Amino acid sequence: MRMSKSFTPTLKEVPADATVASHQLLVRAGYIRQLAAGIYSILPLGQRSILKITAVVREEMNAIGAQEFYLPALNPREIWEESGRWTMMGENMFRLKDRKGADLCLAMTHEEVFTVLARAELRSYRQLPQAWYQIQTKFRDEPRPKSGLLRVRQFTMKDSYSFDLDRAGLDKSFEDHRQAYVRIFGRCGLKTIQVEAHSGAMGGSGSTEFMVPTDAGEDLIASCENCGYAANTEKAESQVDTTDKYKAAGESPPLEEFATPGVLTIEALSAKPYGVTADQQLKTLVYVGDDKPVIAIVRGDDQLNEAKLQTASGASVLRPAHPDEIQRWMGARPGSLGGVGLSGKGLRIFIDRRLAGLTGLVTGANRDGFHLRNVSVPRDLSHATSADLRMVNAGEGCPRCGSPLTVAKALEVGHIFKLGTRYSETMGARVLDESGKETPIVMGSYGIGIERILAGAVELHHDGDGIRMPMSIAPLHVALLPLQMQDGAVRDAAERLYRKLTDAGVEVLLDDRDERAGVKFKDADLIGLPLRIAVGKKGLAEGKVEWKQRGANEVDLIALTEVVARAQSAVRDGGGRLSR
RNA sequence: CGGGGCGUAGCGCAGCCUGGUAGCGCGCCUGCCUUGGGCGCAGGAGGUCGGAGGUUCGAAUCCUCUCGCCCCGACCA
Repeated sequence: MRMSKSFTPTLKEVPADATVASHQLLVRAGYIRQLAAGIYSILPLGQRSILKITAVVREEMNAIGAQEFYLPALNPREIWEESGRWTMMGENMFRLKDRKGADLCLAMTHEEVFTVLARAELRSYRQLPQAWYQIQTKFRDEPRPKSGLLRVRQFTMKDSYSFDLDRAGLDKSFEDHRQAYVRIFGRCGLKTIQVEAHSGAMGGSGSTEFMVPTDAGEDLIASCENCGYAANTEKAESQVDTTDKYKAAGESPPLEEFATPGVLTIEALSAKPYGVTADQQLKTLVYVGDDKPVIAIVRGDDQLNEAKLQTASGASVLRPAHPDEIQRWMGARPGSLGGVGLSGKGLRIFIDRRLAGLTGLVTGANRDGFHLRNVSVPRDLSHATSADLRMVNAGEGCPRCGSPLTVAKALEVGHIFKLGTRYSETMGARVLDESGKETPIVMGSYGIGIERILAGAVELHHDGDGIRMPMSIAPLHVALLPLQMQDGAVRDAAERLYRKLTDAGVEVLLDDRDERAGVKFKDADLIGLPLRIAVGKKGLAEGKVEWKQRGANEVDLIALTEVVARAQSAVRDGGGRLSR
């Protein structure tokens, strides 16, 4: 590839709207350009990297016996109605109508379409197991696209689906995918950790996320260095103190209402005249789960974890209640809410399990400007269901071994689900088993965000000068820089090297522009190809060129005759592939 | 959806408060010069100031509405 004839628009300045490193660098290095919020054009350098990534993905998927498909992104409403997700997906799904007025959507994922194929064609257990995948564009109308390629509305996903006769088969398919994912991310230069995850709108019994630890990520993961426990904080548990710290001496005193005019927050109630510490208070939050009120109670200094409330309540769609809904159901405004006295009103109430058995607590009275003291959970909140609702914090005890947990930000690059029969039952995908009995197919679903691999690699591999692409997914292997274009010998030597390297299967970006050496060095560093070969007058006089690895500090002078062999082995050693 | 910020040349920005002929840097084009870390000099092209309406003799600037983008939160497979 010749720089002089390529579209590689590099930028000297940082784009104003880019905040994370991968976004800034991918734009500056000419890999991507933004078209609209969360919608990006992939430029030639970006596309070359994407193709490298998808090649790795294909190899590893094929290696576990998965077969590649290509399914429609444009879906009819009907199949999404069948699975129940036409409404469940809510605002996050792009919807449109055709000329006849029929409803269509842009697929966010492909359980429905693959299940339609499976139910139409899979009839016998003899046809199982199957593993099907595709690499395809997904559309999600994210409420808030951000961070360049990290959170977008249109992106490429490798999604695969397994079809098995029983749970044991699913376990095997799931494990195959886990191993394939470990290889894929490893080969792409990503360090990932596997964490237990919340299954969300996918349904199913369990899921594992593959996370790249980086501050650019949006997820929080809790992990234990001692025993290896790791979970997304949407799901993570911890060991916390549950002693009955505020228990009154002797008999439990009766509930007592007291006036708290203008007190609407935990902090206000813990301040001056009241002095009720946050850990003595109950925080009461009102949600709407599948159009019904759901009330959650956690300790005043704890944070409600909405994913956990969703799990506990079994709701498929959960949102905070509006102020008027709260007023209607609770009889008071936020700030004076409580769970006491709500039994028999048809409200579903959940209380965090750390509060079980505690007494001497304070909560809102469901009367504006009043709170209750002497609250006893076993006595006054027995109508509430105990569940794990709270967000874990760093330093709390690992649920397995008790060692302190670490909490860190991470980027989700893959997610594998055991779906079970969630889709095969609702959509009627069944096979006959050995005994001739109809049984729903047991499914799994497995996703990888392709552009996120690219962005994640840049987050992990860059420095002040630009990107440091891993060999395996770099757009090309070598930046070849003739430093003095006005010198015929330099030009000729570079051209000969370009030809020889290319013939040897090494992918070369020849910077044959009539630019000064400094410009070429800067652009090469920015673009981040793993190898740099500089051809200069001085070295050439001795038959030598400069060899430098992008990340290295030292520069080697090597003989022209060594270049090809050395480049070939560097490509191989770096996990790359020669192109012929 | 709540809060904040920003839309002025391809990119990054100033000008707006206090209305009066639209500017700077980078990039781009031409010439000279230079030639190993984003050279130097000279000349040049390029803007309906996001859009609509209003106030005014006059609007990038003031007012109203609207669209878009970014950040924080909420939300999120």
